[in-house]
Amino acid sequence: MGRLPVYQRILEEVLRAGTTTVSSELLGSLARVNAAKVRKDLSMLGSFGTRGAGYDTAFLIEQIDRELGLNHVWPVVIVGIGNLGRALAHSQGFAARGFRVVALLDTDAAIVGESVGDVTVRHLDDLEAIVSEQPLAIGVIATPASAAQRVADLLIEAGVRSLLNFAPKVLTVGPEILLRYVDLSIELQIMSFYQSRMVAPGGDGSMPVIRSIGLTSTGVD
Amino acid sequence: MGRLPVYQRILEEVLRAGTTTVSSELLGSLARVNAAKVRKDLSMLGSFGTRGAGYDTAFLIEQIDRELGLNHVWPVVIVGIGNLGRALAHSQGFAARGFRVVALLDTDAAIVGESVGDVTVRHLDDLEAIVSEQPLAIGVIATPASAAQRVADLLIEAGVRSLLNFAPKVLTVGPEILLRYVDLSIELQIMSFYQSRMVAPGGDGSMPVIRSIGLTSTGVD
DNA sequence: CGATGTGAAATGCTTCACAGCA
DNA sequence: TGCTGTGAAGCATTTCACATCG
Repeated sequence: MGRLPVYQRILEEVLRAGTTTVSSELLGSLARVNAAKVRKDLSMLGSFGTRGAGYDTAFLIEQIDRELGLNHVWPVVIVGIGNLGRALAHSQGFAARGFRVVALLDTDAAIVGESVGDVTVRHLDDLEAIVSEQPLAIGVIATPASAAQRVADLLIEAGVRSLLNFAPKVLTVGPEILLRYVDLSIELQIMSFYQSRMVAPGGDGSMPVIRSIGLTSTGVD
Repeated sequence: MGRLPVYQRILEEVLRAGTTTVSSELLGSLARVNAAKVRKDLSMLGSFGTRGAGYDTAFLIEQIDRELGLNHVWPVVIVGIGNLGRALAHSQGFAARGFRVVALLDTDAAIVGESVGDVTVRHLDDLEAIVSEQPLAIGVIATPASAAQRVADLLIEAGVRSLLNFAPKVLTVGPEILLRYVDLSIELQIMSFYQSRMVAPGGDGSMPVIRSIGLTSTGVD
């Protein structure tokens, strides 16, 4: 369920603001979804809301963590330490959750050896050696498009099962690999699509309400 | 339809490789979706496939461009010129499509005045002046979480209707604003979710096939 | 009373299967 | 013959509405 991480982010902010109880109404309005949908989503993890009151914020966060598999720690490798790779490496989104960046790789001699955060950039050729010490679960591809496919192949060969691709390149991988794209150009096109829909004459002058939010994922067969 | 930009990216790569005709089968396998789904999607733009042959690659690209509103040129502003903002500004994804980065904003005196690409970074306070010369359609927020809400408010006040938020912060905006999140932490959590699903015992030892791909969007009311 | 949890209805999306055309 | 275009069937998701409980 692609909405759970969104709820979780909201709950954390709500909790930090000192609100220890949330209603499906509030959570829904922050996530821009229907309150009934929130309840249905949450009911799949069990039923620990309190009728008349709502959900206990902290407890709900724990439950979602568990459902998302965030009680594991996932070792992450980032390949391509340009501006984007650096931004990703610095992102506290990694550390804050159960993701540990255990390797940064590049092929540029000017970059290899540099320290980003508390990890030293190593050469892509060291991948095999790195994997032999420590398995890698998730590979983040932040290289130029031209290198992306080769990097993907190398990562898969090294045992990585999940790829997050930031390069503007369509990748070909086996069906057993979990692959997601984060593509700025595609994001902008989606916005463009909705915006042109909004501007387009709909008959009356009323503006449709956009409830798009977040990044949804597709299913598992 | 959130899959159109994905098809379009694939078609461009296919065309560059010299293939002037694609079947729904091929397009589907590259996009990791069912061929029937491809045909249904494309049939919504009209019917210009050739039975027995497939679709003309170049023509299809044009049609999708039109559907996505890419015959317009969308003026884009990026706020927050750190590593991420720079990466976004340099991304050829902008220039290649109908998106023109017309302004880069920051509040750091050490950054304001710097040139990134062929655009000079200006101070966030200049926003009003910039808008008076030229309207802005899409705002990209690449600031730290702490600044994101304020920036969003300022952009909306300046007439921006669509926001693409890279900051790890839940934003509160009016219902008339199109808002999308690109959140690394959320992306990783989604991968984590699917991966733990794959690893989790499903009864037999067989691995489910993951066909997740791309960034889908949600609907318009 | 107020808000959850959940059948049931409504809606939307995906897949099938095949007629129809180049 | 090969592949598109599309009803119709099959699923999944969303929403409604309300019984239920703290």
